[in-house]
Amino acid sequence: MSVRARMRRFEQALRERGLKSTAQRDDIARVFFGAEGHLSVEELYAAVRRVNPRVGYATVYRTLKLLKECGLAAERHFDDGQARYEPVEDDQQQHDHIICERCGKIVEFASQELERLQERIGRFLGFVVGRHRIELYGICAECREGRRRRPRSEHGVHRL
Amino acid sequence: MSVRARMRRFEQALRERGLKSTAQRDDIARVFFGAEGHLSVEELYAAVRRVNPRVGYATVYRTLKLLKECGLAAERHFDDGQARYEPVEDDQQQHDHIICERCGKIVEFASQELERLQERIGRFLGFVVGRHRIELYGICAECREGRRRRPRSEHGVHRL
DNA sequence: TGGCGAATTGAAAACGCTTTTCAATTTCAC
DNA sequence: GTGAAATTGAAAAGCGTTTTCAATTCGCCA
Repeated sequence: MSVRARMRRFEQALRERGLKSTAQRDDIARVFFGAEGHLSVEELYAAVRRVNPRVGYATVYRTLKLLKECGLAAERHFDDGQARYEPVEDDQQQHDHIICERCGKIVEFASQELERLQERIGRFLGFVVGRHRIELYGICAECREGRRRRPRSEHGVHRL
Repeated sequence: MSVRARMRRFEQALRERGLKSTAQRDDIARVFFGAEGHLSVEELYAAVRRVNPRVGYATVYRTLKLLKECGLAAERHFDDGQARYEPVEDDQQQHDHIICERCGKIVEFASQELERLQERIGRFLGFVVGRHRIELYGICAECREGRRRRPRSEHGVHRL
């Protein structure tokens, strides 16, 4: 989905809630939708500042909370102690993450087999499983070969 | 492993590091080893206080950090925003958790199939996977049937 | 187009959990 | 026992996040 389309979704969500459309909100949302996923608040704040230096930290937090409530952003808590956010594709199935502990690269994957297995384990233990958190931590190929130091987060979900 | 045996391990670890043995440290470690797993700092602090009201919060934090470094405690971060700690059995394989979102019950499980699958996914994506974090969230049988409100954390790892 | 009440904003304060500081106390090798 | 070094509790600081509050902005209605 394009940034444009997401912005329309956002504006619509605001209207539905009786909220106002402001320059700050729009700028934050636009930068967020335009960036590739897994941004920390700090990173988003810095990126938004480049576009509009008048936005404050609090507004970034508030807007992310809003985007989350609208279902346009997903909040993730990896092991680095700060929340990260990714834009949600509406056709996007649930997915998980594998993270390189050397360079910080985050790769998304979705495994049907993993879904099934998790479901089965839950049922065996008497649970009805709703959501899960699955994170694998390791070293990526590039880092093992000493090729790159800080690659960008790879984009898109690998379907397995 | 008994509380006694764990205490011996702890004392030994202290000696190896040239650290001193104190009443506070011993009390905290003993209570920790004696409790069933997944205690928050707050819970451990309260339990230790019942035994020895002279211990401070900071010392509980410091001792948990120490136990972690000695490999006698594992730190977990579930979705409730505070760290939880469990005693480590030395024969204990890596295990994962399933958590009831209604009553907070935490059940441990270890699935070979899950291990294998995770390993396979990692390799496919070019990673060498070291550790992982797998948490399933759902509703447990008791809660679904409205039987109990706040059961204790079930003890022991379910091997699947 | 202007006016007005309500929503929104930025800065700073508050928050919750955790770590650090520091002076006072305790441990332990001699 | 003695003294240097480690440890302690209380309080302060840290860190990411949320809330407060006065000032600004939005957008409905005249």
